[in-house]
Amino acid sequence: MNKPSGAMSYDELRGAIAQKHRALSGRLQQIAEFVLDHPTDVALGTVAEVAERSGVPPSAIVRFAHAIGFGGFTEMQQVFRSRLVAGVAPSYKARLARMKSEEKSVLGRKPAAVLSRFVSEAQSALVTLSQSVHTRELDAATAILMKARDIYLLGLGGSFPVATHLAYVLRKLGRRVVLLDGIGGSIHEQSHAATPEDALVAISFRNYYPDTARLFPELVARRVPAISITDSLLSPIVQGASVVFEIQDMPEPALRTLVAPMCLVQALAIGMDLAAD
Amino acid sequence: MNKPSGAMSYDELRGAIAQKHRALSGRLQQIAEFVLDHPTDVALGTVAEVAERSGVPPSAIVRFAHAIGFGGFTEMQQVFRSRLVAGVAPSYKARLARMKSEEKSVLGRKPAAVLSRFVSEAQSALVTLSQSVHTRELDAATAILMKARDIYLLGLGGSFPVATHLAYVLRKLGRRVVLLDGIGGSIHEQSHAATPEDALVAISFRNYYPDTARLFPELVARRVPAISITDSLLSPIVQGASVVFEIQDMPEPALRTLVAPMCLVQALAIGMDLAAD
DNA sequence: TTGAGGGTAGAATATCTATTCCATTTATTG
DNA sequence: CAATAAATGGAATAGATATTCTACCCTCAA
Repeated sequence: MNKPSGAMSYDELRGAIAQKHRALSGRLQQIAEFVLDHPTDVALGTVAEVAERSGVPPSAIVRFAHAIGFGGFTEMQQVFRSRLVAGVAPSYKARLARMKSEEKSVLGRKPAAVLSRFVSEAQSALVTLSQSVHTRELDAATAILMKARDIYLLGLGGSFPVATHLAYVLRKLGRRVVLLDGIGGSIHEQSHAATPEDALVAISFRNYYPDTARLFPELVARRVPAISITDSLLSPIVQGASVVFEIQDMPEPALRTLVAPMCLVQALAIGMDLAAD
Repeated sequence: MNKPSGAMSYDELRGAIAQKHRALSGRLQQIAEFVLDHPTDVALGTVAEVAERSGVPPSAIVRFAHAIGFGGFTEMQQVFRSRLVAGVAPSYKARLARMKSEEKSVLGRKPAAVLSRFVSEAQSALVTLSQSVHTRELDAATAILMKARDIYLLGLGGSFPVATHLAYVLRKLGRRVVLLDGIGGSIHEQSHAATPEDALVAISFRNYYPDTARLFPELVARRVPAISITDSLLSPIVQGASVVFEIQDMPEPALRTLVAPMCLVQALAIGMDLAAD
């Protein structure tokens, strides 16, 4: 056995199989071909299933795994599964790099390293954003904002910067905006004038700010159309919302850059303005 | 009870879980949250593994699958696996739609095009940031913040979101922060207590907000150490500053995403906290 | 306090899993 | 052709799996 390495990438495995292909015996070659053609089946199936689909007995599958250099089918399957995980997580490389830099705690503590850490975090957040937001939601949100007379903004705690930014842009565009900041007393009173002719944009991430969780249902109950920007479908501002933008993989507050929601709200505002012409 | 068919998409399942979340009991809610946050773990893990990672007994996992409407864990797992398969083999339709929106991004008025425009704008802003900020400035700024008793934040108008975000993070880290927002009257009075033992972080971009331009020189004259974040060495908050971060190529307000300054201030705050240990 | 109902956790279980083993077949070599 | 080695397929097995079952524990109401 040449390389029975424990940690092997899928691409490396493909290379290894291709290289050993000629040296394998008939049955094992047949399995090699099937395996390269149906990697997903290997990743998710059992030995019996793979055996049946490739037309060989189960024991041959195990022998094949041994021939490639693995301890057994299960071990080989891990490599095929890693391919699936990598495919669904675009920030996989970035995360790996980040974990590496975390290990180097000496370098990781220098301000310059911290900055580049946040930059790469933000980069992957943007990639995730553009992949997870769909046209349907954008169109629906734009329509709501266009029809609205006044636009109410609800974003407290860590989300407050996003709300203030959206307020700034909307006001620049000439829209009437009510920023619910709770200054000077009850935040309820600030929102008392909201009607179904208006619209609400709510922004909230874990841990969800209590006042946000309390106020949102009230406004929804008064039939104010609501656009929610949050990190989970279980957040308190999802139930009753007309449109929900779910921004996944928001890290814990200390590492949260707000880059993704900032981009999103600005795109909403500008997109609405362009569509209005 | 609703009846999720055998052929259920992952998105539909997410919706179903979110909908039933409220009606579930404590343990089951806990599982719902874990499952939505770690879909890959559910797709590839065994009942025992999922149970351990989510901190519940295995039987609870099975009860959860039943509660959602599946015959058992295995059945539910199929849906999570379909997500992995879909991720690795994107449908031609989705690819086509994405390429179309990318083509039109220059002229595009559709909300989706606007979003991708802002995302790419933000991406390049981040690249520029990491290239233009140097270690020397970061170290100097970190030293100032560490020594400071109180930290005054000055960012008005379009820069206000950056200031509020920095205020939030610094307060989370236990630092004393004064956010100069001008609420309730003169912004001068809010800053009156600042001394050379404190520090000032000023953020301002074109067009420079008048109050910022007026207040900054006053504080500098009182020997308050100042860190400036701006877009030009000709801006009114450069003269007298101890450290200047120049973020170039900031587009006009309508296209300004604030992504770069948001990342920078957060890296400053966290970098200071890490260096303090 | 007492009683009832749903919720829960952990042990018990029947099923399925990957793997090994060995008799048989197939290929290779002198 | 004979002799030997390699490869194969299927049965046997030990271990892990999802699921079920039951005693216990809360919560709440009378």
